[in-house]
Amino acid sequence: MGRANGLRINCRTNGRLPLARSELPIDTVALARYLIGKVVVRELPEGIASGRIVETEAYVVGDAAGHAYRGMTRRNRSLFLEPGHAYVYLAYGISHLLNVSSEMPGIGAGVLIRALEPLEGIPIMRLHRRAERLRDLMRGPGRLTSALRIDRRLDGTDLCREGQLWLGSDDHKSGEVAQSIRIGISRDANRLLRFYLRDSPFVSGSRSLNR
DNA sequence: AGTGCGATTGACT
DNA sequence: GTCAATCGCACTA
Repeated sequence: MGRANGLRINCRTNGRLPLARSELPIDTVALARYLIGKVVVRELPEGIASGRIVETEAYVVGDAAGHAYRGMTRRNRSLFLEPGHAYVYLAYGISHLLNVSSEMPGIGAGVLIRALEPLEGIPIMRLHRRAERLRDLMRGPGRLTSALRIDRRLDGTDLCREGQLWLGSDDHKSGEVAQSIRIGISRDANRLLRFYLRDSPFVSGSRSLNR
């Protein structure tokens, strides 16, 4: 900790503070929109790595595409925690996907983090993602967890507290938030539950989808 | 105990 | 544009 302008500053995390749970929207769609521009912070032995959220998807209550649709199971129980907890699962046996739980405790719903704009610790991300173009480093839900080394061990993490993985406040002002249908699902496929920064080069999805 | 299937990615035509 | 990799887990019996 250091001191500047009479305020206590957390040097370790560039003065960024965790989101307060009380400020998180409980509603899943509101949370998906709210999280655009916020920062995912990963604390690793090598140092801090972080990225600004530029794309999310809402998996709402009663959503046939949501993992909580058929009730609580061993895998999806983190979705039923109070807002601001991590739900991490393995997709296609290949990619870990990071979600933020939403809704009141006992209600299963959440927000998928689909893309991040790299901020701090880019060399740390490249340790596992080779000499990839900056633009592609965390463009996609499986890529960002790979870059930040997020896996099932972080399932259930409280993201509103500093630790191995947490959510920090906005890095700077965000641009226009647009919405579209969600990517890669078949059920409830026509709902506009994907949110993204329209002008960000760090979002996934095709040109036509992002227009 | 066996089966089928992804909220994806990277390699390749 | 197409397609296979790969595995934890939910579901059925």
